[in-house]
Amino acid sequence: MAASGSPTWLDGGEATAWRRFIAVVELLPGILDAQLRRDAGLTHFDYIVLTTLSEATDHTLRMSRLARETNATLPRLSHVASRLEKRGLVERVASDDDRRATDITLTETGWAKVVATAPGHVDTVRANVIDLLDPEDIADLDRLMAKILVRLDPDHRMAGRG
Amino acid sequence: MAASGSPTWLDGGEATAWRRFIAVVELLPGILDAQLRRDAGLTHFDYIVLTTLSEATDHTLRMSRLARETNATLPRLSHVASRLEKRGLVERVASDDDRRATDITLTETGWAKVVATAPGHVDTVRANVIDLLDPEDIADLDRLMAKILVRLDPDHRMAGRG
DNA sequence: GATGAATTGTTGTCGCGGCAAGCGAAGCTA
DNA sequence: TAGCTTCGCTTGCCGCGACAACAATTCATC
Repeated sequence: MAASGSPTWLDGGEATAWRRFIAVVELLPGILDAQLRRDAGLTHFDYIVLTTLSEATDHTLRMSRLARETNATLPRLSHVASRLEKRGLVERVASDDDRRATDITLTETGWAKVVATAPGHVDTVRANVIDLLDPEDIADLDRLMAKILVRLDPDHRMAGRG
Repeated sequence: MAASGSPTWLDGGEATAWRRFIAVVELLPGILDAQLRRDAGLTHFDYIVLTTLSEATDHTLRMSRLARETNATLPRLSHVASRLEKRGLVERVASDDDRRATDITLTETGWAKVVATAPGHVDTVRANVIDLLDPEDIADLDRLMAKILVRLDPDHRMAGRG
């Protein structure tokens, strides 16, 4: 490291932008977690898992695929799945075609949970981010995050649809 | 909630931008933590604490003030300070003018740690964010994050300098 | 097909952060 | 100065996530 063509420190404009960016990155997860935990007893990651399943065909995905799409390690997803399964929100069954694999499915209860939880979450997202930005800002945000994801997520694991 | 003037869900452009934004918000902290932990045995938050102290006069701040500037709760900062103190990177002394208060100071060792750690961290920041964006992008990023921080950090606690 | 390597998940341990409770100091009221 | 409240910080407990070790299956190569 420390041998790139770029200067070793950030200039004024870069430093300010970085500080603000980091502040948002540190603060936002807490906001999302707090609302979901308070209103639904879910982590933000729990919510992402449930909604990702809700968008899959048959409300089912292979564990490894779900891990990739939610940007989680397999151990993390396994732990989360255990908790959600205990609460009856998902079910896991060994796959037929590959007996190493496990398919995880959203239960009816889990689907109802998603439906009940989504509006409040969306309100939080709007109140803290989306509604603070005008359409041009949204386009800029999309463009910037896409550029950064080229590095952070080179395989487009989180591409999903859209 | 659920009674704002905005629609209850996100339209296509908003949804895509939000997904990408959330992906970055989830992935970036791990990148920063991993590099700092590997190369310096520090959390990103540890690093923020140390650098914030390094920019303060006399390398000293009151705990409550440091907590505000680093966006931490007091318990969190207290835990972190204990660990850093055990490693000899900071010192805590009871304040004179208010004997409830504690002043935390960067030691010589701590200062050396910051100096040794900063270049690698900056390289990581550049490689994963800054150098992927052109000057206009940086300006856009700054503008967008400032807008969001109006909500997330209304008191401008993290304003610092700049 | 037999053996070694790679893939898929689970489990165990540990560290960090949130929250609530606690403690001492300072301020406030009379 | 007595008593109550507020402030500043610390501590303890618990949950989540990372990492490593492990078990089970499948694939690859010969």
